[in-house]
Amino acid sequence: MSADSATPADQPRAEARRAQILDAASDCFHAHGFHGSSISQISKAAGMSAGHIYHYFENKEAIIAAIVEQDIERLQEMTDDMRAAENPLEAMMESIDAAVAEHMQPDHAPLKLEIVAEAGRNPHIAAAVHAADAKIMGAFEETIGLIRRAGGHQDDSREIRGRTEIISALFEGLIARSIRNPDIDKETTLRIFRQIVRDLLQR
Amino acid sequence: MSADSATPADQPRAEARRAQILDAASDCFHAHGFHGSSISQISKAAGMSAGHIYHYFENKEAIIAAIVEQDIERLQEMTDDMRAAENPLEAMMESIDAAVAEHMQPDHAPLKLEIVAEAGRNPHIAAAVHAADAKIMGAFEETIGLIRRAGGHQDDSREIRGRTEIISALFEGLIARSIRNPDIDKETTLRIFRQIVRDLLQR
DNA sequence: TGTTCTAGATTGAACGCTCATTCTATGTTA
DNA sequence: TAACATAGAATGAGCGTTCAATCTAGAACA
Repeated sequence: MSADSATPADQPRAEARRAQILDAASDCFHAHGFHGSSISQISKAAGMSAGHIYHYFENKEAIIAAIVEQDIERLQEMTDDMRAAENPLEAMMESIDAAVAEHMQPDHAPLKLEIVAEAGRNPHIAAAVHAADAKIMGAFEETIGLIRRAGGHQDDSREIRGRTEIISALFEGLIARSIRNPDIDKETTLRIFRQIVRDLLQR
Repeated sequence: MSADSATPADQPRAEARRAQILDAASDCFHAHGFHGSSISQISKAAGMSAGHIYHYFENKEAIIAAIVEQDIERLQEMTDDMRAAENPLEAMMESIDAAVAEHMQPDHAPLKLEIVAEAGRNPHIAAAVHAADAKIMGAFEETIGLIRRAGGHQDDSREIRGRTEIISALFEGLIARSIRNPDIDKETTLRIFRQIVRDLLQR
């Protein structure tokens, strides 16, 4: 096999088939995990032969990497919307709330962590994750910077970056906590979480 | 094979052999991950045949579960030491600092997340992780409660628990961040982190 | 003291299975 | 008809686990 996948000629059809695989893979990965989802499972879910998946993706890793990349556009749009909102701070709080609610669910939480863990193991996935992270964090920094300036703060870029990192860490950490402690008192925990995020944005 | 592993007759020797396996497995899991470490690798690192590992552990999962359990005693001792310190708040800050420094290392970070992710997938590992978490968090809550009371606060148990969850989430989240962003500005990020933790303990 | 026996420790080959990927034959479309 | 899409069997590798054969150590016996 050459270093490149075959180049599909019919672009819209190829994109649609590719998207089919990514949808199916995403479902499988969410349900069973990266290691727990075989190409055979993904092919069944995609309604495509296992061998044919390799027409569109070089290997299994490339599927994960593509899924990671899908997040970029989605989250950049999200931050675009925040900045365009009448009240960007409240828009951000709402978005974070929604994201936390979504990811602290048993069917969503594990994959998020698996992808990170895999990035700590596998250089190809690491490259995709780092690249995506840089873009996503850039978008969040821009948004948080705008919110801070609107609140009259004069932060340097390191302070903005640091605050962005901590908010992001809190988000990831809550996901991990939801798995470690399924009985977590969300009400109290998320109240404190919101207060901290609000302080980081406002004070 | 029966539902139980063979019962070793020579207890001290059996414990030593068991510990040998756990040490070797821990090294392998840290270096290659849970899924990336085969029983064959672990057996070589332990200086024991692959087949014999099953004399001491029911299966591969049981090795992970035993590693998770080792954390309990270690972390409970850690919190014992904090409470016994002349200044428990400062002792806790120091311990958290040390733990963060240790776990935001590339050779330590991924396994922590992998174990959580695996707990989201595998009921046996989930049981071990939940049980360990309950004990460890209990110890931290007790310590944080003591620190809060010494500072003149009257919190209910939910508030203490919530604060403990957030500190823990921050810790786990920083681990994830260290993988997503290897170039993280630790100085600024950890300064903000410490401030937040201190506030949660004191204010 | 030396020998034998027995129970437990240990090895490592074999087993049965699954996996990701390749590749040939066939189908489809323009 | 040619180019591309597609299926699915085959491939080769690796895995976790089992199990029969062998080793070891200590107790019992002469």
